[in-house]
Amino acid sequence: MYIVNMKTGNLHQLIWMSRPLMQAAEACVEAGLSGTSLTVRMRAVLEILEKYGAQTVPEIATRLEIKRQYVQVMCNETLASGLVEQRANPRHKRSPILALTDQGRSLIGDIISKEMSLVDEIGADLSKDDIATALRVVLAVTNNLKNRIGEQE
Amino acid sequence: MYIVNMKTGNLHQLIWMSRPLMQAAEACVEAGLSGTSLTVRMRAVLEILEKYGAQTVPEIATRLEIKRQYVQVMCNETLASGLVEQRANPRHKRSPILALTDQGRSLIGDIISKEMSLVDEIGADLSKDDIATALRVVLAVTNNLKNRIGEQE
DNA sequence: GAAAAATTGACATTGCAGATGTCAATTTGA
DNA sequence: TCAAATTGACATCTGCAATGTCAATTTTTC
Repeated sequence: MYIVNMKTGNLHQLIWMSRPLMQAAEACVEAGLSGTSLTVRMRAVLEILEKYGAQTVPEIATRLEIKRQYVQVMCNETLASGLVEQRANPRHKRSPILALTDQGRSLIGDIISKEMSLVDEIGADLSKDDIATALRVVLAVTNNLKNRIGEQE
Repeated sequence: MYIVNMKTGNLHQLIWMSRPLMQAAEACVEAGLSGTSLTVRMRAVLEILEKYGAQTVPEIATRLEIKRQYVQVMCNETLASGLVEQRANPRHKRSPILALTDQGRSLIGDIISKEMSLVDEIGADLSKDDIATALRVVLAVTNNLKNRIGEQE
């Protein structure tokens, strides 16, 4: 049999729960967007701008860890929505800085607040220590797996 | 500010670590497949057949929780590989039962063994109790999120 | 300051995962 | 027996993201 002991079996299950967890989380975010004019990708752009401030498309791409060409498309969508505007970039004339408009700041603020209170509700049944432990384990496992990928190249 | 307290902040981070974790895990599985003739989707089919025994395409689709039409494509690939064969289905003439061939059983066995020892290695640094706690938290959060999705329909 | 190298926006193409719709053949159940 | 469900096959569509390329610009290097 493959499962040598309980510990390994639990860890295996933990790792493969990441997909259902992610899917459920993303579905909830998406559900929270209904009623607004936002798509999930537009929300991602607004979130970055809200969290790290006005910045260029390539900077956003770096933070999202996806290619700038696709982020460009996402950003063009949010620009069209009026939630984000372009400002002159003193460091690069061809690459404007994207900034939240008042409307955009207010919208993303509302959305994130709601998401946060949802997280708060979910945490109600769980102990602070257990959550901290879970986070520590998940971070350790993720780092370990990432290192293995990096190695064999 | 959005993050009301440490507990909610940690839980938020835990939830959004699910994507990097999943990506890293899938990348490792994919890396483990190099050298074999398998693709990730073929591996998924073999794994189900190994774990739950010979069964039809629609049954596999139910277990994978994806649409039978796509599973059909996956299964046709694995059939072409010779790692899986069709057997007459006494319960349904049009829907043959898919079964691992000896070659398929041996291959998926090797792959899963290697994956399991990798999980074992990763667990080496972690305590049994912490892993159990992490799994419990992740399961609880996933269930909670899933219930919320179900509700609002 | 000029030439070479890098960055950026725009656009086209491609791949993958998976959903959705439809059809005809068959199977099942009332 | 006959309507309803199941199945395989095929076509089409969507979303996410990678990759490649171009021209315009910017930055770096000599």
